[in-house]
Amino acid sequence: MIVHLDGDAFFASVEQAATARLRGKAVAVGGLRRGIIASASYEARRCGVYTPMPTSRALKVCPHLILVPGDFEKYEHFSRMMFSYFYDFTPEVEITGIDEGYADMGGNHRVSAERAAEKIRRGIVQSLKITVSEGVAANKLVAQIASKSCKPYGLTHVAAGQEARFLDPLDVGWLPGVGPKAVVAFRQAGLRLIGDVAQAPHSCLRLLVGRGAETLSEHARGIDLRPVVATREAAKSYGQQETFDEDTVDAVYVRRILRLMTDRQMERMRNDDVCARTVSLHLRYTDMVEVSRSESLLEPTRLADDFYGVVEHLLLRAWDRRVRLRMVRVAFSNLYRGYPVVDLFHETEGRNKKDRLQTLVAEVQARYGTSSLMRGHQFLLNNKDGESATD
DNA sequence: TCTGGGGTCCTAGGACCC
DNA sequence: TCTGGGGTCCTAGGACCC
Repeated sequence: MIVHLDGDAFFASVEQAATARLRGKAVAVGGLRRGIIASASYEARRCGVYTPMPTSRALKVCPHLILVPGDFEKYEHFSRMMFSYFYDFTPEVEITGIDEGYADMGGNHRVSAERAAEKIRRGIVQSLKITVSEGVAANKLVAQIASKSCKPYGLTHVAAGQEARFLDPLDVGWLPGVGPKAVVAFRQAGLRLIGDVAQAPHSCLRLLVGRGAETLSEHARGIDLRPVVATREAAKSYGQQETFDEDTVDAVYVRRILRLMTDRQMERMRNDDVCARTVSLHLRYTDMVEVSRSESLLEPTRLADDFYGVVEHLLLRAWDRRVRLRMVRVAFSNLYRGYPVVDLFHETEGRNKKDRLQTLVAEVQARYGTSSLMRGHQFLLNNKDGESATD
């Protein structure tokens, strides 16, 4: 059996646990200036505050709301403590977010999954002063929906074979991947409940969600073929965005911000030993209209210098309205593990090319191993003629 | 002073190749 | 006076998740 654990109003609850005077009060974590509510305590929710509501509106509907800026180090600390309770029962743990994760209790014969979940729940509330909700079911999908359906501080066990009884009466919006837009489309197609989707012909679902029809139908029938505990996959992109304090027309300022963002992302990529070939730039105008432009280089790199010019060119191409900008985002994708040999070659010292090449080959093998070299560069190591290939 | 920041995945059209 | 069919890559946009 799988246990899905989900922190209740996590950020706000952590703030209340850490600061006694916030307990029992309407508390929200969110941006003070032009931000949104990232998490609202249940007291705040009773007052009409929800995520992701603009902070300014939250203060209008709930004037006594206590607004707290986010402290992610604190949340990560609580997160680690929270998940440590899983490991008392099983090493088979998959953490899917700062406040939620799965544990496979299948290998534990001393205690049932339900008993384990109950102990975890009580242990967390006693030691951390935050509550969590848990779902226990035969697969991840049902466990996840179960935990969300019993918030706050709930525990729902869906026995094997009872999946349809549990899922059928729920609104389609409970299914992961079915958001507000899809809910409207489903309703127009006469599908309101998960049970309706479970019965719908695949041809009908295909019109609504395309290639996802098969999986969606399985999910609606309580079937989830995903592996119980997956190892975390490597990131597919690195990005950063910033909403300005004031909307701006100052291109010099925007370019400076973009340079700083590029620098920061290159640093992250260096730490993870990856390079990117594609950079994309997203703009949000004052009127919330968004545009994006992207460009791929011939070779992956993590040299900020290689990207500055491209990013500035993308800015010129994307910013084609005479309208103030609200937000910019830069993201790097098409990631490759390792480092381009060509760039290392430029940095390698030696009397002549051949000398530099030999030094480089030895260094690369020592530092990265042949297997970590990127596609398209391995010939450099294997081919005696490699020297000419670097020209 | 309406509307954050970090991501993933899918689609659709066009270029290009065989 | 007609014009296939498969594939990949690139780009722009959008839905969705936490």
